Formats: sequence, C-alpha cells, structure tokens
Amino acid sequence: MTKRPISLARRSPCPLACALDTLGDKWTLLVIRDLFLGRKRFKDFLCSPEKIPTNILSERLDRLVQRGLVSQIPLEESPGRQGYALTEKGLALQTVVKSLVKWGLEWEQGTIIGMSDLSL
Amino acid sequence: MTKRPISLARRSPCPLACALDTLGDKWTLLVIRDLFLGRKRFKDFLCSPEKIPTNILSERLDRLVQRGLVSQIPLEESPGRQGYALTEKGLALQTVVKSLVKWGLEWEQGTIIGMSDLSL
DNA sequence: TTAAATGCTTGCAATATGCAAGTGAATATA
DNA sequence: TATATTCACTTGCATATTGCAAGCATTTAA
Repeated sequence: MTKRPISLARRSPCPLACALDTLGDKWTLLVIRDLFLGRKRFKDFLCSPEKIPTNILSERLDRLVQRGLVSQIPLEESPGRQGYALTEKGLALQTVVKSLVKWGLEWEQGTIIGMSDLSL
Repeated sequence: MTKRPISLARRSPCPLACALDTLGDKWTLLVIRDLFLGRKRFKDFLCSPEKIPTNILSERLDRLVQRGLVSQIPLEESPGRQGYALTEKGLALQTVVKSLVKWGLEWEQGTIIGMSDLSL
C-alpha cells in the first residue's frame, strides 16, 4: 500500500498547459467519459471498448482523486466495496468532453455516438 | 528523409477516443494553441514557456499535417522556409481549446490568461 | 464452505519522452 | 563575396511511461 507520489509540478501558468498536466494523455478523459456515463466501479471501466490496462486505470483513478476531479464513494449495492464519482471539478469538464465528442463526430470518419453519447 | 509511419489505428469508434488518438498527449494541444495565437515557425513554438523538445515538436507537426489538422504554408517574410497553419479541421478545435482554458482558469490555482489568451 | 468475481499490484518488455549534440540549408553580416 | 549565425530539423542515448500477463488478497455468490 505504498501510495504513489504523482508529481504536482506544472510546466507553466498557462491554464491549457495546467489542464493538460492532468488530462493530457490517451486514457484520462476516457475514464472521465465513463464516469459521466454513470460508471462507478473498477470493472465497469475495464469493460469499455478501448480496453484500458488495469495498472493504467488504477494509476489514473489515483491521480484524479489526488487532484480533486474524482472522489471515492460507497456503493449502496455492495457495501464492502468502493466506487468512484466525479466531483464538482470533474463535472465541470462536461463542456470539454462534449466539444471533443462533437469535433470527433464532425471530423473523424467512422465515429459513432453510442456509449460515449452524453446527449449532446 | 525517411518519413515516419505514424499509425492511424483507432482504439474504438468512439468520437472521444478518436479525438484522443490524435490529441491525447501533453504537447499536441499546446502546439495547436500556439497556432491559434498566430505562430507559424518552428522556432516560434520552441519559445513557448513549456519548452517543448525539438524532436517532439517535429514529430507532432508531422502527425498533425498527416491527420489534416495543420498544413504547411509558404512564409512571405522568408521565401526559402516553410511555416505551419491550422486547416479547417484544426480551426474547428477552437471550442475544445477554449473550454479547456476556461476549465483551467476556474479550477487550477495560479493559472493566468496571458499568452494562451484566445480571447475567451 | 468452497468457488468465483472483484479490485487491485507486480514484473517485465516495448514504446515514448527528454536532453544534448550534430547537420545542412537559409539568412544576415563584414 | 566570404563568413558567421540562425534556423529547422535529426540522431543517440538515458529515463520514464505504457501495455500485457500473471499474481493475490478481499468480497460476494453458490
């Protein structure tokens, strides 16, 4: 149970650069998409079609909790387990996710609204 | 002049996942920010406060050109050199960049509008 | 009271990043 | 014109991150 450090260093005071210090990788926003879709549990994220590796998922969830975008919540359906949910800071990413989804639909051939449908 | 391959493989048909296949890293959207700010030349991108390494910049510009977000343009001030500019597909990212900047300003302490000011 | 499912961690190979140095063409300077 | 400097990269290499498979405690189901 050695907690990972996860550096908080920032590359610059630019708000975009800071946002990317947390969100700038291939997986983080997909986890946030899943949270917007109501997924709460580790296994739920693993089911998504992109097939995130378990160690990456684990690290991303840790990071998001540490940075305040996600919090751990009790699961009423299973009291011995923990779930995850977006905080206010995480929920505030809705416009970011929506604009990326819209751009993908418009400009990338063959993309479809399906599980990633956040009701644009 | 061995041109890099740069895979076009997609993880899923999700528009968000496809967008992140191109944009999902720490540097790409900063390059796009700089293009929105009117920067055109290799050295201009290097001057940004985040200090992107030259090999990364070179690879990202290649990739963005290959995926149609950026095109190479002649530089009127220097006819022997090439510059870069956003295509329609790249310009369509304005709402994405703006929403990320807005989120950063609202939720990340100490961020400031400055060079990344795209006139929100 | 087992057996499976869940939520991770660990080890390791492959890939990507970051830094410094190098290279050749374009431009500025003497 | 000759030379120096800038520019736009490339290359090599050390380090960090990713991705896969396996392992391992807890929970939950049978």
